[in-house]
Amino acid sequence: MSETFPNGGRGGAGARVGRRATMKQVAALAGVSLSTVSRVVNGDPAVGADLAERVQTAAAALGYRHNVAASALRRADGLSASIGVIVEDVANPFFSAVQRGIEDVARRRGVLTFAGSSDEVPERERALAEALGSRGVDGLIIAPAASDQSYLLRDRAAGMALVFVDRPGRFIDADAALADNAGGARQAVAHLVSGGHRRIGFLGDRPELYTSGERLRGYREALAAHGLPAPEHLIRHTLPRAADAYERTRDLVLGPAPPTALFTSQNLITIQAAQAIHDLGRQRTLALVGFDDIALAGLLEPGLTVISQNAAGLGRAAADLLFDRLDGEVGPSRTVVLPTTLITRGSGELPPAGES
Amino acid sequence: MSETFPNGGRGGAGARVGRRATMKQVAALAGVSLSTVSRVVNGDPAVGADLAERVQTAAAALGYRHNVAASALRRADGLSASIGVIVEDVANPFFSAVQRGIEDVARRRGVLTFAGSSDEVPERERALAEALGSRGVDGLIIAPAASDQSYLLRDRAAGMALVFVDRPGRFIDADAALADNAGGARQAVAHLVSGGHRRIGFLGDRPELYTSGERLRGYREALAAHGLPAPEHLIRHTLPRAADAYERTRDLVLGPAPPTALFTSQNLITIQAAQAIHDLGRQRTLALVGFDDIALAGLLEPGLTVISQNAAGLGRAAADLLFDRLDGEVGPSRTVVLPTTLITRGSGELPPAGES
DNA sequence: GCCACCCGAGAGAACGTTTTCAGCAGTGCC
DNA sequence: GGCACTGCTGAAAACGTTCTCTCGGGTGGC
Repeated sequence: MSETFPNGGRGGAGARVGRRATMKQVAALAGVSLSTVSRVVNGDPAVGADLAERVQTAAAALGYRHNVAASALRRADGLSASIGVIVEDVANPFFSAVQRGIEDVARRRGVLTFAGSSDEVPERERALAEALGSRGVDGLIIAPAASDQSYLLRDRAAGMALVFVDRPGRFIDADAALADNAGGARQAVAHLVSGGHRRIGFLGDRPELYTSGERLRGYREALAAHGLPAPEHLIRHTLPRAADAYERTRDLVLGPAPPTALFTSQNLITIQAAQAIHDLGRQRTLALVGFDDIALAGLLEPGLTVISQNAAGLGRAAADLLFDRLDGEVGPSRTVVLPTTLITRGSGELPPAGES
Repeated sequence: MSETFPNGGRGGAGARVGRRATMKQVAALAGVSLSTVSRVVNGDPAVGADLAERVQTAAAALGYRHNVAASALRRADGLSASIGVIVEDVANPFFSAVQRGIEDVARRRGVLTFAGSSDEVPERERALAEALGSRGVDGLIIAPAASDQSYLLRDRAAGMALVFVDRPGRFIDADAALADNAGGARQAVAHLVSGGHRRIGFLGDRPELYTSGERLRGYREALAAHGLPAPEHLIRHTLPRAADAYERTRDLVLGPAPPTALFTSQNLITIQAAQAIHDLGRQRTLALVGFDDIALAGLLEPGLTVISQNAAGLGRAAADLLFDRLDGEVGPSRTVVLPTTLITRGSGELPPAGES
């Protein structure tokens, strides 16, 4: 499979069967000029009430539908009333909530949203972004893979607004909406330390990934703040997409000098780790705090303690930043940081066990 | 907030700052004609190697990006290499998996995906669909709200391919990709009956909603097949979006002649019901089978028994149907039904209790 | 050596809009 | 009655692209 979107690749070989009614046809039926139809469609009050009426009924009779692409092509501002969203995976509950937050803001403006998944593959991210640029989106909200987003400079120079969400872009200065990753991680670790834990394991994504790096930093900072050395042998990184978090958890728990508590720094990792701990029968003896909330977390026994981030809020914040730019905001780039909250449900409050 | 997308509403008031390089500029720089640039960009082999080379470098130098909208406007087939997806809520794990399945198929063809949430509001669904039509999408995949989709006839007549997913459309005949809802429900109820249950409650969405109605039908059929009367006092319908499933569950469990088992017919309802059962301390005495799988379901105690439907597979099937049509398939409308599978994890295998 | 043909390239119309410009009727003013 | 102005409408150019035509030159056949 190619990673490229060949400049507007065709969807298929078939030709469209019928064509839509055009303004020209509406004009002919209403007995007015093309210009008048355009004015009516765009709500220009300068056109007489009787003519407007005639045009409206003619349009309805023909089933006329405005052609936004042609409109954007000619219009002075060139806006297409659509934006693009690129996240790691639209099926990841965190990102789908972000997407929904963006959509909610966009809908109020009559703006439609393209959505795409990069799967953390830089080439795919870039192919998606360029395909979106080719579609003439007014703006792009992107959760970048660890890499380089300078290829977007060209599109921004062409007037495309750009906002990063969840992670800042690299080699390009732009607005961003982020969670307080390091702060949340500090909160998690401080909570475990205050519960008496001294050997706290860390399970994270690749550290090059911004969020993962920040959460690791918060983990180290919190330990240092409490005068604890970071237990390097208890810090593990999983493959992208958390595929092997289950095995990494077993490694840690069954290895030498095992942790009494675990901090898992991403939702899919938390799920895998919880499964592994459960399968080892250690869910009541090994403390666990995860980053990002998960459905059903409150129903586990014990309940899953998490650092919750406001995913939909991140999406809305990113969209607000984007539309501010489209509204003409020209100041320096801004970064919005949303706070995280600790939700205690039991798993993070287990006391240290097995201090043999 | 208006439910309408005013024909291509503007994203904002700001004008685009710069403009993109055009084929004309590339042609001028390369010293060739506009036609030649177009040919090179579209990979027409009829152009000489040396000229093609010149054009390529000129395009790269100017940072040229193909304008798909203008291209689609002129092209004979009029295809824009983009499709639309409308579901109830992109943040619902079921629908986000469907969306991802669609995206995976579309990406292989270089087709981009618009995504929108209807929230089961017919006016919003229609506004979204019409906005997508205005954007000139080649096709539309839609999980319709209980209503009437005949307004789409006009767009299909204009060449837009149309496929329903999860639920068939109404008052319009089109391809559809559905799960075996009734069969899955029969499977769930038969499983409970074979476990000795006789009073099985049903918790579902509004019965006008296709999936909910089908699952209710399967529930009734399975009971009838085992010679059991349908306990009407144990059949409850929640508000849209499962907002009050928690209370409905309590009503049932605490009411007269309470069920010994519950069949919850949608993922959000299952989550709410599980929470309510848990809060009542009945998770080990009241059997539960849910429709649609849920993350962490295996970690509950007991694990959550579910009827799993292949959400990503539904999306892929719908997308396959759509692209078949775009490839010229003209036969009568087809419906693909995907099977469901029972996943036993404990909650559905609890014996009847409290037979006082 | 001539004709038919093909191949590569350019000129220009078209796609469905918006927008600028011009026109034309009516109105108020002197 | 002439003038400037206003309010409404139409004609035509432009947006960036594709596609049909045309044309020039080379090639092969006889």
